[in-house]
Amino acid sequence: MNVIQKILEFIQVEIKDLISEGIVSSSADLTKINLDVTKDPAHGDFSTNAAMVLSKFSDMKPHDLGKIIADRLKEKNEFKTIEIAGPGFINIRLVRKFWRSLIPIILKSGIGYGDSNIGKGQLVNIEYVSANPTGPMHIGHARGAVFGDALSSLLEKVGYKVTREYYINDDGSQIDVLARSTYLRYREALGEDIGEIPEGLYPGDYLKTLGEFIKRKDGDKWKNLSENEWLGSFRKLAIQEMMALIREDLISLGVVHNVFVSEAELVGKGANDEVLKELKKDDLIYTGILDAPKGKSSEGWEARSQLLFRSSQFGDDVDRALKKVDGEWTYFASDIAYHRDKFRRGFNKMIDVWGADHKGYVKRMQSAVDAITKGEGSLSVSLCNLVNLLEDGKPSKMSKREGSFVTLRDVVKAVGPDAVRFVMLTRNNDVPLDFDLKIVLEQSKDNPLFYVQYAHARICSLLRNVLEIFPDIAISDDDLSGADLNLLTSDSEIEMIKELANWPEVIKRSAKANEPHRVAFYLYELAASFHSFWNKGNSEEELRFIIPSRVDKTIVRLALARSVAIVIASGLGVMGVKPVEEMR
RNA sequence: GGUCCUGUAGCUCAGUAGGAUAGAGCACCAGAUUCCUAAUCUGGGGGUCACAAGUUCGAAUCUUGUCAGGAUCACCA
Repeated sequence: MNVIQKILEFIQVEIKDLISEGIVSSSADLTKINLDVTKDPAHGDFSTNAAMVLSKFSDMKPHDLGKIIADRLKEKNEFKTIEIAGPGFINIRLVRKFWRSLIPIILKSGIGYGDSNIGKGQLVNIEYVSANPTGPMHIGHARGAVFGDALSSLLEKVGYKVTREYYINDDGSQIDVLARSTYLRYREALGEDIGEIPEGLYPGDYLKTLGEFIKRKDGDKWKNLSENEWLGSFRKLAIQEMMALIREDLISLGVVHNVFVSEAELVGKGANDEVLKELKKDDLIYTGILDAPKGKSSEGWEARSQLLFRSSQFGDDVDRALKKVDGEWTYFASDIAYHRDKFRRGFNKMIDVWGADHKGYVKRMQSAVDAITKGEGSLSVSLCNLVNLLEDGKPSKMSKREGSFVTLRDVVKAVGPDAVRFVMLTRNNDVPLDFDLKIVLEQSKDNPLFYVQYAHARICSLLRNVLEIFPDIAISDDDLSGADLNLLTSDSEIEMIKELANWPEVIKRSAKANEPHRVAFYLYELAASFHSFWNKGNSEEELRFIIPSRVDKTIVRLALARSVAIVIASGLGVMGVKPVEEMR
C-alpha cells in the first residue's frame, strides 16, 4: 500500500467534483498538485497545494477554495484533522489507527514492502561495467558495477523486467595491444630478457601469469613466428583470460550479469554492415569531411574524407564518423549495431552506465538510437564519475596504464564487498566520490554502512534477547502482525511508522530518477531515527522495546522493530548489501 | 571556442515533477551508561543556497546572464 497514493486519490476525487460543479475551470492544470510529507509536525502529516494551484482556475481565493476541499475531505474517517494554513496549504493529519495499520502490512509483505508496478513489466536493458578486457577491474570500474547493479534492482522493485548486460569490447585495436603485451610476457616466460615494457603496452603483472600459462601449454611453439602468425591466437586467449579475471572480480562484488555480448561476434555476424545498409536506405549516411573542431585542440588537425552518420539531424552537434581512414569500423559504428541488436531483442528502454569521461559520447549515441529505432527506442545514459581512493585522507593513485594500480580485488579483500557497495552508493553517480579505506572499516557512525547495519543488528538482538524474558511467546513476523496495535500510542512510535510509510515513495522516486543513492540516504536516516528511539529507552523505561512487566507491549514494540528491520533489509537488498544479525 | 557537470554551515555532502522557519554527518562546546550492544543518544552555536536579473501567491530547485572550479571535444575505446 502506498499511503501517499491513496490520499492523493481522495483529493483527486474532490477536485473532479469541483470541476464538474463548475467551481474550478476544466482547463485547470492538475499536474502541479502534489501531496507532500510535511517536515514540520505542526503542519500535520501531509499537506497539499491543491487550493493554491486551483484558485488560479476559479474565482475563489486559495483559502476559501481550500475550505471547501477540506470540508469535503472531512467526511472520510481516515482523517483526524484538516486545516488550512499559510498561503492556502491544506494540512492533513491522519488518525493514528491509519498509521498503525501499516505495521501488519509491512510484516506480511516482508522485503517486498515498497515494491510497485510503475514499470508495468516493461523490458529494460541495463548495460553496465563493460570494462575493456585488458586487465582486472579497478576501483573505478567497481562504481559502475555497483551502480548498475543497484539500479537494476531498483527498477525491478518498481515493476520493470530488467536484463543486466555486459558488452565486451573485444574487437578494437586495444586488443592487439593486449595480445602483443601478452606475447612479450610469453617470451619472458621462455627465459628471454625483455627489459622494460615499452611505452604503449600493458605493463601489468597479471599478464606474466598468462605468459607462463602459454609456455606450459604450447612450449616455444610461437617463439620464432611472425606477428601475424601468433596475433590471432594470442588475442583470443588473452580476451578469454581477461574476461575470466573480470568475471571473478564481479563475482567477488556479487555482481551478476544475465547477458554478455561480444563486439567481435556482432561484427563477425555482419551487424555493422546491416546497420550501414539500413541507415543508407534512410539517407542518413554520406561521405564527407568534418570541419576542424573550434578552439584550442585543433592543432594537428587534417582534413579527412570519411563515412559519416547524420547524427546532427537527431540533436547531436556534428555528424560522426563510422569508419576510420584505414577503412576499419569506428567504435561508434559497432556501438550503433550493438544498440540496434538490443532493440531487436525487444528492449525499447535501454540504459547505459558509462564512465563520466564518455560524457561527450552521449548525444551521438542517443541520436543513433533515435535513428535506428525510428524514435521507438529510448536510451538514457547514467555517468559514473571518478573514485578517489584514499587511505586515511591520503590519495592512492590508480591508473590502468601503470604497472601498479589498485585493483578492485585488493580493495574487496581489504574491506569486503558490502562496504564497497554501500560506499559507492553514498554519492550521486554524477559527481566524484572519495573512498577512504580507513573510514570504511571504522565501527562508528562515520561509517554509514556500519550505522545502518548496527540498527538492523540491534533489532535482531532484540528478538534473541526477548526469549530469555518471555520464553513462550511467538515472534515470527506472522505472529507479530497480530499484535495489539492500539498499544502504539507515543508520538515517537507514530513518527517511526511514518518514516516506514515513506519507503515506497523513496523507491519510486529513486527509480524514476535512476538514482539508487537516494536509498542509501533514506536508510541512514531511518537508522538514525531508530537509534534515537532506542536510546529513549535509557531515560524512559516505558519506551523500551522489551518491557518485562508487559508482554503485550513488548510484542507490539517488537512488531514495530521488525518492521524497521524489514525496511532496512529491503533497502540493503536494492544496494546488494547483506543485512547482518550481529556486529562482530 | 562548443557541449556538459559542479558551486548549499569551517570540512564532507543530502535536498529538482517549485512549497511554509534550507537539512545531516564530521569538527567544536555542554550533557546522558544500575538500561535490550553508549559501536549509541540528547542539546548548542554555525548560512547572502557563488552572484544578478526574470517567471509567480512562493525559487536552493525553473529561465537568462555573469563569475569560479572541473570534465570532454576529428580517425582511440
